[in-house]
Amino acid sequence: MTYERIETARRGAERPFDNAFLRNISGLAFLSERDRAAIAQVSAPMRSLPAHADLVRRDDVPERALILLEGFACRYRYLSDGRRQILAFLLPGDLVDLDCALLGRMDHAIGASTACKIAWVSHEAYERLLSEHPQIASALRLAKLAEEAISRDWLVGLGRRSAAERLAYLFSEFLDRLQAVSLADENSCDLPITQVELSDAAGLSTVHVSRSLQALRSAGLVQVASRRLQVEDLPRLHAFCEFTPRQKTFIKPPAIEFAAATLGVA
Amino acid sequence: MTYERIETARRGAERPFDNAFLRNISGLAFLSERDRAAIAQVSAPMRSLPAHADLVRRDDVPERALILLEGFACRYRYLSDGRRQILAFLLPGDLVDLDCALLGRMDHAIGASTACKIAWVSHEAYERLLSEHPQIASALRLAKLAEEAISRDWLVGLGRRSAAERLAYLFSEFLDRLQAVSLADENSCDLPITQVELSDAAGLSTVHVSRSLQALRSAGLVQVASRRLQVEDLPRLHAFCEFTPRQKTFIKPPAIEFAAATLGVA
DNA sequence: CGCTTACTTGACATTCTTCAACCGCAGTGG
DNA sequence: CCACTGCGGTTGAAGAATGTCAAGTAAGCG
Repeated sequence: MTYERIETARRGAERPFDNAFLRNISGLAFLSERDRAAIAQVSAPMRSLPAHADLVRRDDVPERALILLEGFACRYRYLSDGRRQILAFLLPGDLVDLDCALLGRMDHAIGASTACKIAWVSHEAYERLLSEHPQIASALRLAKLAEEAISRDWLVGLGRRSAAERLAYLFSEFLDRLQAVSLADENSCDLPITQVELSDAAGLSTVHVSRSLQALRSAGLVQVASRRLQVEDLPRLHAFCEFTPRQKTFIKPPAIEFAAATLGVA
Repeated sequence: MTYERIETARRGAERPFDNAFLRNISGLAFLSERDRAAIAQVSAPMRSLPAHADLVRRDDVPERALILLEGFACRYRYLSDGRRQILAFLLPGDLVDLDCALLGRMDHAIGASTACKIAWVSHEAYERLLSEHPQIASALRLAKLAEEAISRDWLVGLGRRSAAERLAYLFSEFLDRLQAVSLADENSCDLPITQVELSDAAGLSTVHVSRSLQALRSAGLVQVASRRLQVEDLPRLHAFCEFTPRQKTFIKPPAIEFAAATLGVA
């Protein structure tokens, strides 16, 4: 039995319920049927939000977490003169705990870059999820650590990378993260965000983003058009911006035998 | 009885043991005598390190945490062509948990900017500290959140602030954090790091750091000389870079009566 | 069809970097 | 005691990277 087979079984067609959050968590821990049911339950009350809506505002004292099921969102902050910096992108499958609030109020906002579908998770439901599902708790801890690692990557990029490198890195990150939730194929994915948002993420002006994109394009690295990212040469793209796919750096979940046993597909 | 009085009692002379880590934690939770003893114990095996030594190397799989008791250190990362970005400064009293390693290996290094004194904390001792001392655990969680908030501030700075603003922000941060561990007075503190390090933190060249410092100086905001930072006009410095003192944004520890009861000074 | 929004382009200004020389000081060895 | 050296910092000049302003194009949408 191949690893492929397990993947299929794990994510698979035999199980009716499926969403990006489940796929995300599945990649970080082996889930029991009970875990999967809990995830289904917690992501059931789905809510739609239009683009540009704020999911969480700055200075809020939020008392519930949220799961992003569809669409792109971002953490961002404004300076008083209107300069904006995007701190992180949230992609389908990401969970936003609101621990920040333990310090007081939100020091940044979370906004919908595109139309989104989200599920609110009350504090109690969240605590229950963690305490009754250790595998999920462990997966969420890993996800949190990954988020922090990405944030460190951004720091390096904003401080030390050129405009083109920053964009290349951002694209590599998108592709890598979307692949993890089965929303991208080997070389392309949706990229439903504007150049304004790219520039606020990369700390650049929109004009310079436009020109840098053309540079990447004419270097044969990527095509960005009509809300879609097409990578022309992934190895060269990664080499250009020194990107290391995160999915491959994870400690692989336990042994395959364990997986097979848990899934009953051995 | 005033708050002043409690501060004195809390940090006070009547208690012999004292170090930056204790002072840091004390500001984040009310500690029992037992908590303080545990902190004394864990920070006792002090080790000295020369400047430029690496406390943790990239790609390490560290299995112990460390407490920085004296000196400045920083998290940093190199790109392959030698460009370096400092991700965060570690100041006396800071604890470095090494959760990052849960993801695999360290994605950045931690280096001593100056000569340092540190205490290593084994994984078991760390777990014991957390599980047997809920107040300490809570304080460390707050400290962690504060570290993340600072990292977000840096992201905004690197992406959207000018060179002078970044340096001003960095100085504001140093002063604020050192005040929290009683290592700074109202307007000045030690600043034992070189312009090379300032530039690697701010994402600038050393030459530009030198010039920007002169700009800050001639604007009457700060004096930086002989390893010391002297703020000439704190309100204007904060306004210039939109800095909000973190110490004042914390949720104040519980009620004063509780403090008094715990300390037995009522 | 006419708007609006996203993006592009050109010209020019600003910020920041690079290179190279130089200064001052502290340590070091003769 | 003094020359030598190395490190941290400063300065000037030139150039690269990025920002700003303003006008223009293209596509989606009511």
